Amino acid sequence: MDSNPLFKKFVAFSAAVHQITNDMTKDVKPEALTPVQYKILEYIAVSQPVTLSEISDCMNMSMPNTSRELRKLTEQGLLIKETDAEDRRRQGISLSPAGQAMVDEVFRRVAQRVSGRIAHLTEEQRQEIEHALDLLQERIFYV
Amino acid sequence: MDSNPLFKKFVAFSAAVHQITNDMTKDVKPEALTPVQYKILEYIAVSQPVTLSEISDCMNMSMPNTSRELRKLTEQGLLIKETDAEDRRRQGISLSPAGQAMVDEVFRRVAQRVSGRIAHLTEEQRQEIEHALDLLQERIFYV
DNA sequence: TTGTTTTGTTATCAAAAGATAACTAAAGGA
DNA sequence: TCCTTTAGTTATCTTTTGATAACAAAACAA
Repeated sequence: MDSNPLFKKFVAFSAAVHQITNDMTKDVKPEALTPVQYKILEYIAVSQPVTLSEISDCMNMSMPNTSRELRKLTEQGLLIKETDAEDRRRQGISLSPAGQAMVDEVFRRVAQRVSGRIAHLTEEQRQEIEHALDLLQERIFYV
Repeated sequence: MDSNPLFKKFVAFSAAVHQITNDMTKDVKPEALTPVQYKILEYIAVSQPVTLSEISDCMNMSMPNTSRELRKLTEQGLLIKETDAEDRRRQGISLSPAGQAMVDEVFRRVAQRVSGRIAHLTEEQRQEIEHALDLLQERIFYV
């Protein structure tokens, strides 16, 4: 409830994470991509290979809209669709070399910014942070 | 860099926070609001009173678009604009009682969901989490 | 075999969000 | 005073995103 200080911290923390990650990826996103397209690419990057239905589910998009955006990304040569041999309705979607290169570049630039916040820390402090990330992901931010 | 395991954790963690908070607020957002309008309302809630310029900056929106959305929110009776006495160009924007009630209700429902993840923890574990939130916000996710 | 479900596509329309130009009014500085 | 900057508004246009209907093909179950 409102009286719960932990909840307030949770809200403030989530807001901070959103703001920081937005700022970090802000002028790093490829211009050729819309925000939604970038999100999809990022999702594929960490989950590939993945089906259209899975993208649709995880990103709360309708199948028609997901299909449309995937088509645009494919037309830009960023994705590879491969029909599943066992179930020919399904297609495994993954990044093409060009798509992978694009995502890698974005991650590299974000990593630079993050490392600006980590660089001056001692090894012990880094381990504290790593531990804190693990703890929160295990107890609160699990999927 | 890619070789940095801390960075990978950072990426995974940020993604998890985004996904969880999206899911938590998903069907809790008032229907009368568009996603952007809800985001603005949430921002005002934690920062009020705030100026249009500040909203525009922090949310990466142009002033004209910010102005338009604020007008819509004001028309719905959710905001109060009060001209600054010292600088009559600026206006302090805050939530009206109706706006505050709406945000409170959303927060209350999100809190319920969060507490589902906290309820079974011991007091000691909660303090660990609280400490982890503080640490990360201080070292990584600061604004 | 015949229906039914799952997976995905195409087309179309509506709403939301972004971009830009042209403007007002107050503040501040020379 | 006059010029410039800052804060915000209005109007208009484009792009992006969301929603829905109608469809095809593969899988599956009776």
